[in-house]
Amino acid sequence: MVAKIAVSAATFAIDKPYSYWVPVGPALSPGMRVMVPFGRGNRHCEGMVLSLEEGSPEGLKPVAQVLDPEPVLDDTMLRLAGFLRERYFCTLYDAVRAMLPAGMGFRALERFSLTEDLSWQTATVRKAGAKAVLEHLQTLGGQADASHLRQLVPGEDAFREVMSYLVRKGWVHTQMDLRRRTADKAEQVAVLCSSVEEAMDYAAGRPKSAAMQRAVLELLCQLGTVSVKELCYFTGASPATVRRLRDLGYVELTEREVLRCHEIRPAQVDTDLVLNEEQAEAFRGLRAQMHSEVPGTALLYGVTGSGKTSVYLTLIRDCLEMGRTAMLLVPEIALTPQLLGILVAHFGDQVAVLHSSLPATERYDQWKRVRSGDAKVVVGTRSAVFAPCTDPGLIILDEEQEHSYKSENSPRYHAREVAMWRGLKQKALVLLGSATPSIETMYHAKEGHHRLYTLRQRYNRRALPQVEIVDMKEEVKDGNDSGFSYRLREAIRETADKGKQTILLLNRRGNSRALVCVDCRQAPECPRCTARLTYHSANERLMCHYCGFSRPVPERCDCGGPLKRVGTGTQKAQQELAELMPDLTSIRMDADTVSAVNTHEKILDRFKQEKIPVLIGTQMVAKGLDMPDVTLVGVLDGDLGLYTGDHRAAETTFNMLTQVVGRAGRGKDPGTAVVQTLVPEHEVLKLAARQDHEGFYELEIRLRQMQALPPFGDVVTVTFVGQEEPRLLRGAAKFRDSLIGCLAQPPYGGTPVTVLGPAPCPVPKINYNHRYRLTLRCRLDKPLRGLVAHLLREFARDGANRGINVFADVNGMD
DNA sequence: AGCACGCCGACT
DNA sequence: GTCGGCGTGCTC
Repeated sequence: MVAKIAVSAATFAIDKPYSYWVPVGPALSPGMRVMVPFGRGNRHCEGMVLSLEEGSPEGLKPVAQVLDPEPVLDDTMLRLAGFLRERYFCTLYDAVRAMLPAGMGFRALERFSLTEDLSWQTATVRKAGAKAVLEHLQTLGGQADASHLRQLVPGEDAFREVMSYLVRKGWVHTQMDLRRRTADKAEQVAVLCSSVEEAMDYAAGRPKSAAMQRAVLELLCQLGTVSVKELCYFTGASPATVRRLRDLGYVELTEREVLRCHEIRPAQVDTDLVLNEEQAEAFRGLRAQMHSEVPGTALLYGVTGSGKTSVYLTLIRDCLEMGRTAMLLVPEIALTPQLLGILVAHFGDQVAVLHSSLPATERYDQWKRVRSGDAKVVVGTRSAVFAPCTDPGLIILDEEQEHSYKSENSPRYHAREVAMWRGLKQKALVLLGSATPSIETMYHAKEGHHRLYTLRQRYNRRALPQVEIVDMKEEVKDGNDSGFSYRLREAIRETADKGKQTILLLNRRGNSRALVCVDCRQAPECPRCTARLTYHSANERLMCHYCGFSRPVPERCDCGGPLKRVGTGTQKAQQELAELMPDLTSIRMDADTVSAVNTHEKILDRFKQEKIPVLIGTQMVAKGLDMPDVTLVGVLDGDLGLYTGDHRAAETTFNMLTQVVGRAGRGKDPGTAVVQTLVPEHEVLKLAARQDHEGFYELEIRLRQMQALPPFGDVVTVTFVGQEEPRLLRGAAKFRDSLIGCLAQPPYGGTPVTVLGPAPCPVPKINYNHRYRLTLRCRLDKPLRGLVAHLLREFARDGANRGINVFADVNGMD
């Protein structure tokens, strides 16, 4: 038998199904993972059996080991891997990895043992460190794990070199052991295992160069038990330093699961669903569609509070009654605790939750429950679109416009596209739900590609809030240089006087604090990246978000000037508010105040329970629980986000504004929103103020059509990453030229494609690696995808591009 | 990406 | 002889 196998060690340039000979013995079928030798060195790597056929073993290497007793992927999922590869320029194994729960992988453990050839004892061993390894091996009884020998030869490369030297010499034998990577998401916890005195003695006796070891030990002496992550965070040490201390016997490392699987409490809800006329009509249409031969895709377009969830629930129930399974995808599990409760109330233990913050073992268990058919309803984030449901009849994407449905690393898939692929192949209805559908989805609905169902009625018929736009340019002219317009101050005051609450939004992503030099106005930058370091008060360090670099807060700037802390926008706004209205208390929610302990939910809960008059925050305040006492929403900088250069900027800003504005007046009292801006004449702001989705759509779709942007075309970025900037640029330019060259010839001649760049990426350097990219605007049809894939392969094969990494992203988010 | 192979200069 | 460094080419 010959097996076609997707191999994990294959890069994109050489990725294809490889043939291996299957020795008689263990039963093997497609969908099982195996270990296979690969490359000149026959290093063992993981593989996925794609198919089996008759054939001669001539010239083929044998499959070394079968890893799964039964297939972990069925035929459909294997075909899906092929689709992902073709569509998103990833390797087959990248696709396989995305489809299996993390923690299901295997880890190769290397063991070394002495051979019978003991000639090294008398011969001169020329390699530095090699003799020490041999002697250590002998004291350990002739064999040891790689981890036990590693400390003898510092540096991973040097260690590899010594070991391969010893193997070449025939003195040492190597053997691979496989271990299941179960608790890989578990947290490592360090415990001091010597006495405090001993440890401090050791630390005191160490040279200055071991300052990190000292810092680690000191912290451990104080706290006794600390997670390795925290230990590194607070001291700036690397995990290697902690491991070194373990090897020296001062510290013991144990594993602890990060999160216990929190039981989902069933919500106290009436499980008898009563739909209103609109909902019932949508349900009838969707149900008919779901039962049809080719269910296709539908859009459930319903304003906030119109009861989309009730429609989902009745549909899921109907789907289960057909004997099929259902999937419900949400943008972020953390934001939907109430939804989980409702689902469990309705479907009990038929519900499985799949998302990345579950501990690996738990995730694997949930995955198995889905695969075995015990769990018939899957709820989860992006990756749950790969849930091993046997016969899905319904795939729901709630808030389908959310960016979190697009993966940022390989495979760079969009859950909506994968859902639609599955829907087509597995005859499942794909239901996109949203109060603010993406322009693409709305277009397809209008064109009749998706069936459209609209829910217009707001629950309890609450009116939409009144929105006022305030021109901040005028305010400045009137001598108001604060971030709060007169109108907004007045509104906050009125709201507080009535005993109601206000939400203030700074339209930014989680921004954090920095240090700025008073003299040169420069902020300390990361030495490895083009990025400012952010200030963390918890450990008094400056840290880089991109590469994890950290350093203690310096006394002075490089220019000698004193450094001043610059608060976050939200912090500044809070201070300003306190000065303007000293009697009002406020609570802040941003990247700085939200943590694992002080969750987003907890802050909102406090705001609600303690009736704090004002909540100030970044985008995260726009989502979450209903706040019946909030009657005022103020947007401090409504125009920010409009000029980012991303083709979705207008859409994102519009959605953000309508969403946050909609948070005012969820209770009995009518709501008001005040949007401050420097560009009051901007059409997008005016439309958002009127909550005019139709109008915004009409405006935006015309722009998209003129520029051939989605849904009329695709934006493909090809990113080049490497250390040497000139070579990188040359490589990128060459890629562009061959692309343009190919496009001029048949079969592409005449296809309208715009190629922009190479230009630096938004973050031009990460971890000493420069980043440039080409941007293609085109209709990425099959031949063009083939061309891009071909050029990517050619690029990687060209020796001139050694050390340069390249990847393509289709309709990515930045 | 690995990894071996081949070639060359240097050191013992 | 042997080792290290580096460029080149292949991966069932």
